[in-house]
Amino acid sequence: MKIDSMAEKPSIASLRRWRKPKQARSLARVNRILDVAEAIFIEQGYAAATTKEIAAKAQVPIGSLYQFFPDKAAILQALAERYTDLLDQYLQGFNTVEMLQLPLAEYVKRLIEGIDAFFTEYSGYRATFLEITTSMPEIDEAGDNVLIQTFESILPKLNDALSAEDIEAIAFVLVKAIGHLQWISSGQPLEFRRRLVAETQRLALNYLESYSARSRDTG
Amino acid sequence: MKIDSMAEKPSIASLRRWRKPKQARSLARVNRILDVAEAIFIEQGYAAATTKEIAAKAQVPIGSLYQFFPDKAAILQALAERYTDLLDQYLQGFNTVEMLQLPLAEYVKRLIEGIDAFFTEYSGYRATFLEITTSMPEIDEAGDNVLIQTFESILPKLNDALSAEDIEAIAFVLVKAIGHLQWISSGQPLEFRRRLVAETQRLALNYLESYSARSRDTG
DNA sequence: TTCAGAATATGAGTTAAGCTCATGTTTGTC
DNA sequence: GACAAACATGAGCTTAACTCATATTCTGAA
Repeated sequence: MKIDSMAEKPSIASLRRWRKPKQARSLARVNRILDVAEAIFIEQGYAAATTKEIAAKAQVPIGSLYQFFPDKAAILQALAERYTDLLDQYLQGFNTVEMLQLPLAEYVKRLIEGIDAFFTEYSGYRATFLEITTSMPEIDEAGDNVLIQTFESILPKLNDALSAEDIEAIAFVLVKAIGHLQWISSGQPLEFRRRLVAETQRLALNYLESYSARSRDTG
Repeated sequence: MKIDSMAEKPSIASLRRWRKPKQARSLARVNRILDVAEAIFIEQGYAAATTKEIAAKAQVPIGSLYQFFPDKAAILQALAERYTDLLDQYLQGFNTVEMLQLPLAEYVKRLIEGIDAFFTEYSGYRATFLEITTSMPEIDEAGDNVLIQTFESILPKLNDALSAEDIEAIAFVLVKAIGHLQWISSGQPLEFRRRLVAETQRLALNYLESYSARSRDTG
């Protein structure tokens, strides 16, 4: 069972900078452009890719490409949106009521494994966001915020003496640290990567345990 | 007293892609170009900056700029090099014998505070590396590696039962997590930033303590 | 069915940023 | 003073992002 406490999660749609086509035919063309662009970005990198080549490989004249995307960056942004929506969906599917009732240790363990699996399954994610991160930081922030909110809703169960400021800082640090480590891990050789996933779990758990009510209070 | 165990640290000089001038006059021009470029990159971002404007503001014809920098990216790279050298130098000054003999908790605490202070002092660092990170990841890696090596040399003192693989993974995770958190912190409002520095210390310490042989004395 | 207006299609052409290169000048060394 | 190497210069070349005038197709109200 999924929960809907995140119904009003920070939406990414508001960031849309490209025109969504209203006719079926042109929607198909836009998707073709995105598929081709993704392949080219992965192969050559964003800077080296040219809009002419994207248009040519998508069998669309250059003018039509600019009919929907105001500039080259908008193509990258639309691609990032596809992935962010996917990760969003994945996390929504992950945060079931049962999952949220697990002991924190188990929840964190599975969350980290889950994100690792997501990165493995969608290999284009990394290539896309490698370019996005600097030019449009607000996009990955939107993704992180979903996770931060989740932790903010869980943390009071760990220790109900935590203040709102505590919770804000803890959730922030946790999500940013985990997110970055997983990001780096996804670019490492398989064996080392497995080890890094385990270490990431350990890092997160020991941090959280230091805030658990019975252990030590350092509020 | 500084230690020299890092004498053969991974050098960044080998990455140099620009021609170092041999005459005093042109060295001054190159430095002027770099100073101007830094200001423009900070103000407008790397992509929006034009080599023409950089040359003009540095009072140097465009041809002279390309006399020393093979392309625009090389200017950014040279700038990054200046900062990496600076951070390098800072860390070498930091890792004195006295410092390395402190209890691990104290060492980590001071290290994190020190890096935070460095970011505060050199505000251009963030703007420069914001652009660098995606296009030339090998550059910040060189910086991280210095720190990773330092931790690899310290960790056996924490627990001499750790294997080489353990140490490699722990040092890696520690440096990447701390580095990223500090990086993010440096873009936050002062108050929250202070809190994040404290949380970063706590994250690192609890992780390290989980590996400590006797749980508590790490002298 | 009609038809007006919205949406889409098209590619030659404009703009401007990165970069080149032929030619001239300065600096260091004997 | 002579010679080479380092440096100086800016008009102009190349090319990639993007525009726009014009033509075609689609949609829904009358």
